[in-house]
Amino acid sequence: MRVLVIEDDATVAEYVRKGLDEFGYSVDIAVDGKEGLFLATSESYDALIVDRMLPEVDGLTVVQTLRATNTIVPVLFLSALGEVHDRVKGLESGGDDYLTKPFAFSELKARLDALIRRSSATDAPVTQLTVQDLTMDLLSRKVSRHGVAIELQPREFRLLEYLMRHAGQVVTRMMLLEQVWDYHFDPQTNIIDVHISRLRAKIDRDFDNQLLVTVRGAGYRFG
Amino acid sequence: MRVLVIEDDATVAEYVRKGLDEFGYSVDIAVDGKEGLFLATSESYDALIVDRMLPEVDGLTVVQTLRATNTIVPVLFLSALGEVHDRVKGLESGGDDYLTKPFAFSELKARLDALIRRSSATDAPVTQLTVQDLTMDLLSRKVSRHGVAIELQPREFRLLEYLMRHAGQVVTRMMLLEQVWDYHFDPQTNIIDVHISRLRAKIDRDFDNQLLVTVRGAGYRFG
DNA sequence: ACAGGGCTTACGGCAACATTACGGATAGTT
DNA sequence: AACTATCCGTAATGTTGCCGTAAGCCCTGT
Repeated sequence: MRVLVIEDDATVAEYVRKGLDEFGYSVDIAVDGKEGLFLATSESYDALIVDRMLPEVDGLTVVQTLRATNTIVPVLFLSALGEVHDRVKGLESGGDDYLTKPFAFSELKARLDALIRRSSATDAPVTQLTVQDLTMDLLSRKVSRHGVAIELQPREFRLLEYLMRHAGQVVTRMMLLEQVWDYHFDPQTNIIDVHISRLRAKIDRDFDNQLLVTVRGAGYRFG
Repeated sequence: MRVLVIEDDATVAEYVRKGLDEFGYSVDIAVDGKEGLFLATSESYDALIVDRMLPEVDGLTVVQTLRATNTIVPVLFLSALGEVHDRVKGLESGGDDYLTKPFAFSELKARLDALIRRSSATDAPVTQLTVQDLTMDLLSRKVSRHGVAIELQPREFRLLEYLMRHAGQVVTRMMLLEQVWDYHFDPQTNIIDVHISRLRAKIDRDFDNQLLVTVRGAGYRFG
């Protein structure tokens, strides 16, 4: 889950970032409205946490601008302005929720989760494979491990997809030849070894626990 | 807009009903959790306003039951229980917002509107597509990147529209042939390559970051 | 130690992709 | 009908980079 915090008070921003980090959120911080707008439009976030009073462009304007350009990302206002008319104004500007400072982190997280839960309930489910900290998105054909993007060649992608779909079970060389290469005979070469090696270099080399394990005499097991 | 208020306090319920009535909402009232559950499942509402403490079945249980049966109607809790852990509990039970009594009607309405706005945002009629700094207006058929107008041929326009509607995901050549050319067979020519090249010359050539990326062996990805 | 299976690296061929030029088709104008 | 301009598909040519082959090394079990 990616969240953008637009907040000029570094203490608050860092407090939120740390807290959400512990729950596995990936948090970016923008220190003014201009930067916030830029990030919100150029990157893709699951939710925005926006302060009302910001340098350059104020929070209300940021959200109004986003809504005017059909950006439907959920927005939670976080502001010291806590009067009823302030809250109403924030919600009417396109905000989805409004929390007043000072706030309890647990409530912030609960409200944020409620927002994300709702917006992801409506979106189309993305076809995505996950094994431990490795994820593969079949639609965008993007692979990442522990948040780090990994570039794969077509054949490597097919190979990894097959391995992930059969995670936990031993996959024989024969199965790979048939399903990944469409070979229905033994090519008498070490083509599989080569591609396994290349795949390992990309997904396992820089990490501690190895996902792709050799089962000597049988094949490979993933995860 | 139809709203169901589940509230045993007749004064509060009537207050809410009257207020929303003035803004053209159609409001039903349930006086206990059992009746509320029955109405919420048998009728179809745009949002629910739920008291936490109710006779028969309490508010939390009502919402949990609804969520367990895949009912995704937006829920706003309205309760005298205003501690942080009460609010967190309400949101975690599947509520989308939580307002504490006593409350200002203007805030209730603003929060309710925000909820309904979001849940109906899915089928918003899009007249303008935006991916990063590239925008396409479908009505005027105008395209511009970073404020610079770009002239496109009809086929190029269709191609770009399809790519933008599927931004972030890999679009295969077959998808393009079917959806942009209405070909349902393989023309055995490089017609797609040619148009991709022409499109690139217009939207990517003069800019730093390339929007239209080749995914070798698979197709193209936009943005 | 030895044998057999597995791993890694380098390299050349070739398929996939990119670019450009050309000609046919269509529509609008005189 | 002839002329013109525009758009689009075909084909030729250039370029890139993926993948299969093979050679040599390493690891493991007997």
